[in-house]
Amino acid sequence: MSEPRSLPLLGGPPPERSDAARNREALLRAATDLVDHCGVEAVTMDAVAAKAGVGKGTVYRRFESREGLMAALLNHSETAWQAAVLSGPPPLGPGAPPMERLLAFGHSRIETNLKHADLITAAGHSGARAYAAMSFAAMHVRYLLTRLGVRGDVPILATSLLAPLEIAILHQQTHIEQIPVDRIQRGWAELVRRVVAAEPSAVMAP
Amino acid sequence: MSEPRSLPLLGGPPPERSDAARNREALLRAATDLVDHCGVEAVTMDAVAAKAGVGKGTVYRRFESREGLMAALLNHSETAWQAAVLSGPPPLGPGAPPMERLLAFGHSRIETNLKHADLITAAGHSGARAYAAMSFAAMHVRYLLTRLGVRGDVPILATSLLAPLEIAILHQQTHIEQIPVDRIQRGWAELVRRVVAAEPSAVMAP
DNA sequence: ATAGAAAGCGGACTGCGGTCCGTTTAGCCT
DNA sequence: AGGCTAAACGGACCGCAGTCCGCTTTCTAT
Repeated sequence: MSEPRSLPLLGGPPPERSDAARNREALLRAATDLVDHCGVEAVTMDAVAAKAGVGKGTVYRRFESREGLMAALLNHSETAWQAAVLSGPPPLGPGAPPMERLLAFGHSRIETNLKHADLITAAGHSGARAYAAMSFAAMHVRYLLTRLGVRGDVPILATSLLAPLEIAILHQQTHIEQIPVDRIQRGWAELVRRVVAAEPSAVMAP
Repeated sequence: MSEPRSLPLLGGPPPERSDAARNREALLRAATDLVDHCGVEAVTMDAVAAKAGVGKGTVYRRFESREGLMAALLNHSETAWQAAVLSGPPPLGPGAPPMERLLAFGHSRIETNLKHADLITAAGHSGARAYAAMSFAAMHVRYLLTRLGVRGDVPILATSLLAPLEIAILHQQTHIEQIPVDRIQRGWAELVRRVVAAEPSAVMAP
């Protein structure tokens, strides 16, 4: 008599079969190589499948769509960035006063988004990833705004502060209006200062 | 002896040939019908061409791409909206105090964007149209902010106020976070109030 | 070891956006 | 009228995202 490897109701989703795992790795490596050597546009589903030595159906089984694949590629850097925010060195990570953290957050977010601009665009609004990324950032900004004593509709204010950091806006500003990045960063800092300063009473951090 | 119908260097782009004009109208009507009866996704280039009784190449000659066609469909309502801002009744049009105009602007923009959400999404960042729409709105907001006595980097602040009105953000808020539209509108008003109120001195209108 | 079932696999197939190029037609000039 | 040219036309064609379904592999229970 034996038990199943893991109790079906406990371990969340069932574990991945070994060939599936191997193929997922191969696909991610193939996609990364293609991005690095030929750019994002060269990442066609056929090309990735061929380079990884699997069929096209397999690509779609692992990653729902092309956007899903791009989202998976973004995942590494996104995770690293979230870790830096949650537990990295100040002022981005914990330890600095809330306002400094907030300004560092915007700075860093603008740089990161511009760095991965084409990948983010290609990932589009791929359900899960976009939502996860947005909700993490939104949660953090809500938290900092609250620490700064901001009253009112904090969730909406947080979204409003996040919106100008979206790649669509940044791309418009840098590529079409030719605005230098550091001016955009200073502009965001000014926006934050105004939103927070309009608060009747600012609160000191404990 | 005769002159050319119009001096070549004066009339801007050369006039449209009559068959071209006829076909453009037929294509726009076909596309509008398809949107109204079957939704935006049904607007395939083949379908539009077939319904208008022309070849596919003709569609691409008139409107550069699918996005360009969608942009052309948006053009009517966009133009009407711009006219309402420039010369319609207050508070959206001229006549009301700047702050009231600004709030009316945001209100109206949110409603308009949500109303044409799928068309705007399908139009994507179709070069000309997206840029024209953005730059009109940006110009208007810059003007009103200046009237309100706002100092600092007004162009960046204007873009920052416009960003949360983009369809991507609005869609996230209304469809995924289930936020009611009027709360979004109140939230934007709060944002504006904070940005403007942070100004040391407000200026009275002449 | 082995059999059975579930998960995974692969590549042919479909539909759509976009391009190309040989043919047609409108508008002008004699 | 007749011809000439540039513009417009049309539909065959291409590449890629995404689907489908019959075949293969892995894992587990005996």
